[in-house]
Amino acid sequence: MFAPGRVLLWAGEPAETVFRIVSGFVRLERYLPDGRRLVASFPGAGDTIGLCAPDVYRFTAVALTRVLVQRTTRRAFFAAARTPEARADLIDRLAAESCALNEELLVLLHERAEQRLAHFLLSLAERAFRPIPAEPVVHLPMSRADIADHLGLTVETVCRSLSRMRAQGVVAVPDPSRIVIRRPQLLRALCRESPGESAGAER
Amino acid sequence: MFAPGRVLLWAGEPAETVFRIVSGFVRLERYLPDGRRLVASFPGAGDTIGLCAPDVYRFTAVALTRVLVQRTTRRAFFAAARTPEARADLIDRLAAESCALNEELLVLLHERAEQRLAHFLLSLAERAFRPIPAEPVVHLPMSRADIADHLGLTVETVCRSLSRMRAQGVVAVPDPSRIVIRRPQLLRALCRESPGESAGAER
DNA sequence: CGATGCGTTGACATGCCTCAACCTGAGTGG
DNA sequence: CCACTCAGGTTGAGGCATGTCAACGCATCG
Repeated sequence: MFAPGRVLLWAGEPAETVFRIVSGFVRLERYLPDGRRLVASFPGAGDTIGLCAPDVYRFTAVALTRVLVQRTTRRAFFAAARTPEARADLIDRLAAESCALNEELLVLLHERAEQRLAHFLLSLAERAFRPIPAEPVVHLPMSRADIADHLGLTVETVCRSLSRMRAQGVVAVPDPSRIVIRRPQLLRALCRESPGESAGAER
Repeated sequence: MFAPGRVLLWAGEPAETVFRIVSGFVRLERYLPDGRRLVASFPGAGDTIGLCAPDVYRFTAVALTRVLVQRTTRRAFFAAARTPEARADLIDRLAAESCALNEELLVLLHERAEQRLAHFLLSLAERAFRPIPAEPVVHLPMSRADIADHLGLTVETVCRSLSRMRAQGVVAVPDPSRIVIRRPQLLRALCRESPGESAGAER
């Protein structure tokens, strides 16, 4: 059990323990020598952290909310896959996970601010709801700064992009940590938009 | 054996075969619905492609040079890891590989054009030489457009950034497909630079 | 010789970053 | 209860970097 703001594990420490998040949200981050912060991802309930590191943890894990975890030693985690099927399944899951992360980063790299944010909101919504309802209310456990450092933007740009979406009627922001996606289709359209074109009417 | 420009495998095809590159360079790419192209990576000799896809290939693989490959079925590839040690080793290699890719993308996402290019050139140099000599001559098997689509930039920006580096004496460009890194230390410094500051003198 | 593809450079527009100010809500102490 | 502080969020003004559009050089190929 970790309170908001507490550190689950530090980047650079020997990676002996694997954490499985039971409930709550976590922020994976690392600082560059010049002081900039990279936020890798925001794992939540069901996600496993501390895996992708053969020797030491790559990122510091900070609790965003109250977080409940299950701990396993790294060795025990892999030993659990005894049968060939379980092994193949484990490998497949690992591969799929890293694949998804690569996809996400690769797409983000080529997108503009508003598209990055749209992409981010959709991925949050898809994690919380499946399928996505008509007007999903997405809870944002992370600050604007966290989002900015995750998307490679500044806080101001994140705010402005959000405001623009609000002005277009795509989302509503009842309070800073909650976002209502009022037009999921339009949000999806924002993701697909080329850098050149501006938003056309939809629906 | 594939000639330059030939396709080794298509994104979307069932991923039955795993390719190990014996010699040459390959470009992994995919097109977005709007026509933009994402270039995921440029695997070379020793790299394995077609792995990260449980069901279908994620990226089309195009030969940049003459390419020699070894083919294995996906099943045979995983069956090769019989002993627990071999299995752990395989998992570790997969994890390390995807980790490195994530790192790269994550860093690129937060960097400006010139830093991205510096990063890219260094990674190419480190692949070719180990350790890096005083003035390494890096061969670029890919076009400027390939680099641009890999780094999330435009061809013009790649050219301009290169020209600026040339003007600063960091690199020399005897011909478009060859780059001499004349000041590796300065190139490294460029990578570490914060977006705000400009290049100070070094050495 | 012209056609073509790639690389490079220039002029201009625009998106994002920087710096600054202001607002709000939560916490704190009077 | 209010005044105050503080952190986070939002908005505005201005500058810089990058995208866009265009032109040109150069090599290759027919």
